[in-house]
Amino acid sequence: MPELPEVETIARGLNRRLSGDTIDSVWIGSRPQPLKSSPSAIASTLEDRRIVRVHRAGKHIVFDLEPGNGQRKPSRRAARNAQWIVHLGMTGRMVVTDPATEIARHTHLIAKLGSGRELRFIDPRMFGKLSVHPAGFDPGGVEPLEVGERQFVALFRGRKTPIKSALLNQKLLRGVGNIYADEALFRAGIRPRRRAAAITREQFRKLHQSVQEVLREAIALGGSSINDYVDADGEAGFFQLQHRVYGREGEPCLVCRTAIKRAVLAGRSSHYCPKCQR
DNA sequence: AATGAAACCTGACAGC
DNA sequence: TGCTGTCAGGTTTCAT
Repeated sequence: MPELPEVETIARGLNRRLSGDTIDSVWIGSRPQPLKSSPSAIASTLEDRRIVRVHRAGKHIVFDLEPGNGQRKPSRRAARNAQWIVHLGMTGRMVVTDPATEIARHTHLIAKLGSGRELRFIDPRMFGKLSVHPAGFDPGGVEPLEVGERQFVALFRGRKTPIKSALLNQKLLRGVGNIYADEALFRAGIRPRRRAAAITREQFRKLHQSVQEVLREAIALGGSSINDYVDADGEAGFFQLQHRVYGREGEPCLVCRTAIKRAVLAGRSSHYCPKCQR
């Protein structure tokens, strides 16, 4: 479901609402799929912790935790600061809610907060992942909004893989997903199937710029709401109104009126203008 | 080493 | 109404 702009929006919302709050206790559901750490590790790491800050790393939501109030002298396990890592997969959601709110289907974790509220993780398809980690979690790859042009080019130069596959590779660039890869490639005038090795320096310059531009604009609009994506406050995003190719198969290109094409590349729908993109 | 297909899951929707 | 097929914003694993 969410790519970098959506995760950024959600993390900002969670940070605004949760930083300073504490996690008093945790309920974990019986489905093991979303758990990358053991239930006991998750519970012991989260319980009696203070949420210092919530932020984003690639498509991961990162909760920075420190020992909570109850521990004047931190014991072994609580001694160090820790991180709670949440990946939303395709359908994961994090909601902050009143305990009286009915528990939605596919709720896999509920954290009871010191403020009296609850933080719930809901994920129907269970592609999402929860884990706990000592401070210093590193998802690999570089942040698309921080990478400079030189390093950006170096990531891709010489690779035989289609440029879109490379853009989606989280070990290279972290956070770009299907929608924003298509949108960035359109703005740069490059076809998704183009081999990275066949892209000129000038086109890479354009692509670097396009990736950052698309992500920044999307964050400014709160992300793209295609089906039911909403941020931590239940607000939809609006970047879907700015999509130039994604989801527009058969519709006219906004630049040249040619019908937008859809092709499957590496199992993902890829949308492009056959005339504007070469 | 590198690519593509399949698998992991459920829900929504279109068409019959 | 209900069945079947298709698709989904992600990632990992397996076979070629």
